[in-house]
Amino acid sequence: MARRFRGEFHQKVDAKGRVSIPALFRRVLEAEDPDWKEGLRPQLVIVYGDHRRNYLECFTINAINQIDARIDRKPRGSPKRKILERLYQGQSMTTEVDHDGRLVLPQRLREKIGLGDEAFFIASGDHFEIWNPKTYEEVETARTQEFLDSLPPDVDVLSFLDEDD
Amino acid sequence: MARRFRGEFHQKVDAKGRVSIPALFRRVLEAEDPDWKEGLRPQLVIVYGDHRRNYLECFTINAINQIDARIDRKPRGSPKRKILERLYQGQSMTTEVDHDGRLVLPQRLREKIGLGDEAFFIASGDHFEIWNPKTYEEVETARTQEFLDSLPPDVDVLSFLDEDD
DNA sequence: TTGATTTCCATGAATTCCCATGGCATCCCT
DNA sequence: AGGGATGCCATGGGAATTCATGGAAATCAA
Repeated sequence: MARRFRGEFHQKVDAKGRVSIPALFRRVLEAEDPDWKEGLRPQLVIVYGDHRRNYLECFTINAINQIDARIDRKPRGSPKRKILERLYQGQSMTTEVDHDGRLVLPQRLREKIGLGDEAFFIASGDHFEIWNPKTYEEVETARTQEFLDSLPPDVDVLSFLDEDD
Repeated sequence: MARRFRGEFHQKVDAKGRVSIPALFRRVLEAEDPDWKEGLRPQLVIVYGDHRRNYLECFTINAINQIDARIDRKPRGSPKRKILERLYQGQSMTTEVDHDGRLVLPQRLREKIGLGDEAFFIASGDHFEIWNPKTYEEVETARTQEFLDSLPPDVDVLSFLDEDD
C-alpha cells in the first residue's frame, strides 16, 4: 500500500503566502511522486473545490493520477463526470514543494479559506487538508463531537471496521 | 500519462482580442506540442463548434491528434463521422501562443461566445475552456449547483468514482 | 489609405530564488 | 555525563525573475 499521511500540525503563514509543509508530509509527497528524485521538488495537487468548501485538499501525484484515471473511465459528458471534472480538474492546481520545504498558497486560495498567519494541517489517508485553525476548531470539531455524542457512550469506533456500510 | 490542464483563471481581454494564457496552461501547451522547443511558440487548436456552443474548447496538439486519429477510424461517410469532422475539424482553428504568452481571439469568435473585456479559463483534463465569466456563472454554476443540491448534503462527490453510471 | 493584425517595448505586481537565522534533536568523542 | 559538532527544520528578508497587461510602432491586406 502507498505511504500515507499521518498527524496534525500548526504552521506559520508569511506575508507571501509561504507555509512550511510538515517534514513527515514531505516524505510522503516525495515517495508518492513517480518523477521525484533526491534533490528534486516533489509535486502535489491542491483541490480547492467550489465555494462551499472552506479548506484545501492536497493530493500526492500518485493519488491524483488515480482519481484522474477513474474520472476518465466515466462516460464523457455524463453529469457525474462533469461534476468531477469541474471540482477535481477545474477547481484545483498543480504545484510543488519549494527548495526550503514550503508551499506557496496564492492569495486567492488564502482568501477562499480565510487563511491568516497560521495554518492547520491534518492528515487524511492519501491526502492532507489545510484549514484556518479557527474554522477547523469550530466546524470540524463540532461535527466530530456531535457524531460521537450521538453514539451510545461505550462504543469503540474501531468496531466500525467490522461493519459493511 | 500526458500532462493535464488544471485550475481556473480570470484574464483580461484587450481591444485587439488579446488574452494572456495562464502560465500554467502555457507549460502544458508546450509540453504537449511535439514540435515545440524552448523559445518557440506552442501551437494549439481552438474548437468553437456550432452555433449552440457558447464557449471555446482549446486542445493541445497531442490531444487533437488523438481525436483526429479516432475520427479517422470511424466508417467514412457515416453520419456520426460527418458530425465529428464538421465540429472538430471544420469548426475549429489552429493557432499559436504569441511571444508574450497571449492568444489572439478573432472578433468573430469573441462575438460567438459573447466575450467582453474579461475571459474565464477553466481546465478540463486534456483541454481547457474559455467562457464569458457571466455566462459561465449563469449556465454552468447553476447546473452544477442544482445537481449538488439535489444530493444528500453530506455526499462526497468522489464516491461517484465507485459507481457504474 | 485605412483598418486590422502582428511585433516590439514598458511597467507594476506577484512570484520565485537564494541566503540567513535560531531552535531542537542527534551523534560522537573523550 | 559533558559538550561540541552536525544536521534538519521552521521561519524570515531581499534580490531577481516572471507574469499579466497596456500601448506604440511596424507590417499587412484590400
